[in-house]
Amino acid sequence: MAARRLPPLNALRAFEAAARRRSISRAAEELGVTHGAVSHQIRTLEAFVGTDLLERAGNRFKLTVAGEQLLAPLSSGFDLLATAVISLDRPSVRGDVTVSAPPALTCLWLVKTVGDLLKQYPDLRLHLRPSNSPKEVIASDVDLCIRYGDGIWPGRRSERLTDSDLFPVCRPDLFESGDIGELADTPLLCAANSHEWDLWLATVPQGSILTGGRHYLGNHLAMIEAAVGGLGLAMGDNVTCQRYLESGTLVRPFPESVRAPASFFLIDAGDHERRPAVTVVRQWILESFNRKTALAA
Amino acid sequence: MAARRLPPLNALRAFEAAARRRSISRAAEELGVTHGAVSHQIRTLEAFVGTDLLERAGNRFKLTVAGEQLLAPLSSGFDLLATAVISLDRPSVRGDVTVSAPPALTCLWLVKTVGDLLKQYPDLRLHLRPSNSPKEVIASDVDLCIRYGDGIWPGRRSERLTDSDLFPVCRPDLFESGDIGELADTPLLCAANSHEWDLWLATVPQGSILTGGRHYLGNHLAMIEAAVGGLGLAMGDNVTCQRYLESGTLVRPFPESVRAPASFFLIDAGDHERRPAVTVVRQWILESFNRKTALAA
DNA sequence: GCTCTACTGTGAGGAAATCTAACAATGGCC
DNA sequence: GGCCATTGTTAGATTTCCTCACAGTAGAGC
Repeated sequence: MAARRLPPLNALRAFEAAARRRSISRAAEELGVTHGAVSHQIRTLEAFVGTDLLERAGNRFKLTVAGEQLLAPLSSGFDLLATAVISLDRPSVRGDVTVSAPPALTCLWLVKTVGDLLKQYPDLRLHLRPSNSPKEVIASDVDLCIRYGDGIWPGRRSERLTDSDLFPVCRPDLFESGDIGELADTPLLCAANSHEWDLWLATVPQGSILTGGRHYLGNHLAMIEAAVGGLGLAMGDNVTCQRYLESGTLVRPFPESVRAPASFFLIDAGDHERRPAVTVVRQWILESFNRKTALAA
Repeated sequence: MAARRLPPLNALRAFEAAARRRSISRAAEELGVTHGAVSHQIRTLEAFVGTDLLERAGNRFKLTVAGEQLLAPLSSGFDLLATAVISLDRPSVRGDVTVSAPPALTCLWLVKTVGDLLKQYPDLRLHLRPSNSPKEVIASDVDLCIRYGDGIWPGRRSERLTDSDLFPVCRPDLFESGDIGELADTPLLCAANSHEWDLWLATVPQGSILTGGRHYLGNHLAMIEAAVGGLGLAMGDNVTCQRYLESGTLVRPFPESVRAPASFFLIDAGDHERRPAVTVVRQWILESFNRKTALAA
């Protein structure tokens, strides 16, 4: 086969994502960069091919004829590349990995996203422990730990997964009118030993209309599930509520969010060179969060 | 379509080229970078996929099973991308462009490679002027000039196309034995007013066995064609002889080459913003030589 | 009309990926 | 053994890419 003159690949990828999502911003989100980066890349590609690919009209765009021509083959091309790499036979990674994570994160996020991981590594055996116990952070039978905190766990390696943004959530039928007045008497659902509601109410003036009483649930998970059950307004966050918001099971009546003082961290001993299974799971958790779309403003 | 997680594209491209050419060095050549760069990229890719792709054995390599698996789909994928971009409908560029270049370069290289250019821009009308005249460098009816020299043409913009390496060439039937002794009495073909043979003979001791007489041809082109005609040994170079060497019409009895004191340069006035046709041809010539392109200003 | 919000565009400067250069190591070939 | 072509490796230079901060535009709601 003859030498090929390939155009700038990253520019192609940026254009493909933008054209496919019909949005620069959403493409940027998908690629994990800012919209400026995507915009620059598309300009680069246009300069390279010598044609406009987007027909810009103020704050949005359409594809030009040339852009339309490019989209389909580019998508198939990138699909081929992605599939080739994903379906690569890797040396089978087998073994047991124990992950301890807060119950809400375990049940609402972890169990719903391990599917892809196990598809690629069918010989992994995962042990998920829903727990907030500080003892597990240094337990010898726990390989990886996710905890909500300040990132300081002496003697352990820790990596921030994401910032945590707090905002009220409830079942859509409690908020049918789209008017927050409807929520005035709705009970506030609180997790035990948590001051998230107080933080949010102290920061967001619009919250003053919420004059309903409070229910106390055992933990964050129970609080969220109570909201799904329609018991009232829970204080959700961008990680544990992501799925429910995407599926429409929960909604956000207030656009205002508050950056939580703590974050989720992935903690481990940093000494599993001999445990590829652990490394693989750790890597996968880290990557899952890098690609996550920030829901909160 | 769902968000795709794409591996590092440049690493994929490097691997694909190396796997296809079965050589890191040749891949590097194809991509226009050093072999070190390709080696790095492949390492990166291997780290990303978590598997060895090359089975290295000292100074060469074989593909691993995983590497074999990757090659075919990657090649098709990149083909799709390349084809998509190439067959893009561009705004038709039409117009006349006059290119003045040394006769040898015109006849032996230029005319054989404009095909691709005209395929993409069928409305271009090229005027090729085989000439070495210094007057044409500043002639107003010449848009682009290729000249052999030191790069200094006052009042013009010039860009180096490539270094020039000199080496003897001849028809393969003069050198059937593979023994340079066979060439002892073969005439040396010289271009008028050129000291290329003297330079080479002064630098390469092995040349001392060449004791044949000299024929003087009018210019470089005539000298090369005389070699094709079997008249003797010509002093060729990596640009004008490239095609003949690839096709086997000419061979290089001596591996030794000498870097010529001058190079080929592309010279123009740098003021054709209103002449897209000129910009396109200039760009294409530069890219053919694997030169970076400072977007025509 | 105005304001607010959600987009995209752009330039400068910094971060990160990529490349080069120079040298080391390997193995085939004479 | 020496020679040569190849690949690997490292540090440092270079280019590319991205972010940030701000600007401009259009639509929605008032």
